[in-house]
Amino acid sequence: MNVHEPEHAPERRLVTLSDVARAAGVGESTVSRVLRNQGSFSKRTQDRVAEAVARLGYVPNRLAGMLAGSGTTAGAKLVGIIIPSLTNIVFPDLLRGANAALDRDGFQSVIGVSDYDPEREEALIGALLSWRPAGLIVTGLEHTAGAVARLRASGIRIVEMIDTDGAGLDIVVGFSNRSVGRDSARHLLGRGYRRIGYVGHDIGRDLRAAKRLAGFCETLSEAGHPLAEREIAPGPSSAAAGRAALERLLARRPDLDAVYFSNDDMALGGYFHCLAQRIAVPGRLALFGFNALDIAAAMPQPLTTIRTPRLEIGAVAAERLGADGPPEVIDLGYELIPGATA
Amino acid sequence: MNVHEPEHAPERRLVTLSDVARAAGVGESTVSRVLRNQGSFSKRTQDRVAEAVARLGYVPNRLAGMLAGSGTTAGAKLVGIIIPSLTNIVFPDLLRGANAALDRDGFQSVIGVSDYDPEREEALIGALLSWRPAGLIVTGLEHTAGAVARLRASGIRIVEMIDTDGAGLDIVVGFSNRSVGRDSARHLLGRGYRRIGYVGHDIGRDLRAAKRLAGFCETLSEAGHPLAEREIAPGPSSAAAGRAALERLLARRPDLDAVYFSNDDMALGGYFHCLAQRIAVPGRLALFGFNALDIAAAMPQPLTTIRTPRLEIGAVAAERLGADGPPEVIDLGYELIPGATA
DNA sequence: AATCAGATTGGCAGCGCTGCCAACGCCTGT
DNA sequence: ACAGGCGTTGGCAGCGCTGCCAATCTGATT
Repeated sequence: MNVHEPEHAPERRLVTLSDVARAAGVGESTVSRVLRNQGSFSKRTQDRVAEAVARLGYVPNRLAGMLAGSGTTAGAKLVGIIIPSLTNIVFPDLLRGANAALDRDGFQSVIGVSDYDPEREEALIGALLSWRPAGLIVTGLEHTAGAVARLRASGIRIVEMIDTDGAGLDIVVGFSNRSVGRDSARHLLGRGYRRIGYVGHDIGRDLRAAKRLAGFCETLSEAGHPLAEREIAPGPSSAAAGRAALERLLARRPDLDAVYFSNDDMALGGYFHCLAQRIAVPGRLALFGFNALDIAAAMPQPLTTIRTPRLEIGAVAAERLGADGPPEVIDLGYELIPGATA
Repeated sequence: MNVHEPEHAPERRLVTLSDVARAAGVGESTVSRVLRNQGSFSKRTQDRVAEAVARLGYVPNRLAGMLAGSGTTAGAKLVGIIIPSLTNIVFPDLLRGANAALDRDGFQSVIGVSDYDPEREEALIGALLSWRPAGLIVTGLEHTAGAVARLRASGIRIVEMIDTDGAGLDIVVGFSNRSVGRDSARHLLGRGYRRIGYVGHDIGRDLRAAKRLAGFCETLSEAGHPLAEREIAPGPSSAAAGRAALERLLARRPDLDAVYFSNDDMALGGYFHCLAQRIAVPGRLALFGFNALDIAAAMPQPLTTIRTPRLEIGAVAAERLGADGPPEVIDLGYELIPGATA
């Protein structure tokens, strides 16, 4: 059976609120009140409206509702979320956390994916603002000047998530990536590693990874054991990229005793390289990741990595969007997972 | 600086189209035409409008636009997408594919996540329909009766993606999961494996995995080597779940010579178990996955698995949403990747 | 100079719903 | 019996934008 309406069909008008009102024998505003369970009405009215809604198969038109309700407090039950990527499981995790909190408060979300492109982010901000959301959740602190101007002009709550290293516009929820890098370096140094390399992915785009690396290098240098070598894979992070990049890195510097990866995906690839080349981990080479993916814990040797509160960041971001109050920075921290690879 | 508007502020009204019209010294409909680049207008008018828009920082109100434009052809440039989960990378991939195609055609998407819960899917369908989208993309062919009724009543294009094993409502884009199961079994049988087990995740919810298993079992039985044993991990698929489940499975049936996993995540966990227990793969135990994740190819021994056209499914689903035409089933097929584990 | 097709433009009625307010009952209290 | 209070209810003006149509302007044609 075809659900699609053929072109020549008599353009069946959809059921509207006023149809329901007529069918139930009550006024439009009464139906509206019953449907939103707001204001007062009798049980009898409620039943009649419910019956009419069910019988006619009425579906409220949220566009009209939001338009009419705009300007008022209860207006927009909608938020926009912009993330840089869907390929990295980190961002779906943030979405899950945010969605859970949003659902609870009866909010809908509209999502945009920027592909790590600041220009595209700016365009998305415009697109999402045109939905007149109650608030916007964006990723990171770095935006184009145009994007910042739009965000400022919107007058709505803005939450920047994941990163706390820098100045935020309004609410900032996340952790310090720089500090993650420093702690990672400290851990490796503490375990006696001295000839340390780095394997990362396209760092010009993933600014958070760049900040981790910066913090990592700082601490290494301060300790007198500066980063020995680095290998940056072009494109997004992946196990395949990590494996290939580690191979190239070791070809140039076979003497390394530890490698810091931009994240667990890359580290897992590195681990696979070690398995394939029979490089003892961590005896011959230590591996350190970032993100504490589920997969990292399932490895024969659990990966040494850093757990980030992804779901929580999403949840807190969503919660704050609804609240009012002054701008603030909420640092949710992170946790170093010792593992067995470093 | 605070972007958030304090409560007591004089409720700055946002710039509207009529503000722009006044500022540019033209009529409202002229501004509307220029902004949508539709109809005809002079270069001079266009410049004046553009200037006014920039000066006032005008952001069109899509709610109003869609409401006004509803009923007409060009009305809704919006589609709804419902996926069961964000944890499994498969679904973000579908989204990416769909988003790419949607962007190209100037569509926006609203996304809902059902958590593999049919009731929740029904609720989401209602929520998304209330946006009056031009079409809806849903996952799988199984829906509650209520959901089917709503979809039918909506009168819009419906695309059901991923699965072609069953009757669709309108457009169906995907591949046969049952057939995937059969081909997987055929491959294992062809390589001489005879004592074959299965490791899966919560199959009551992931209906596609159940179909693959059904096809798999059929072929095994037809060949006279029925499935020897199965182990179902509760909850969603993950490497950790796969690893633990394989361990339990082998505890009961140490004599198995091959295991079919519900997907690559689970298979990767199984592989880790084998590494940790020094079980030779595929000599002592063969492993077979599903989905051809990037990670499967990066393993020391590439995983034997099945590549599914995820991006393409998303893209085709999005494309078809815009086109009219009769209902149809589009089978995009899949490809068996031999790998080195089976 | 009058005419006419085509390009440009503005006015205005909705799209479907919500907020506001006046209008009802109906039940106390005096 | 009447005023007052409260729970209910309906009417109606928008929300900001688009579609439609008539008005105006342009230049070329007869």
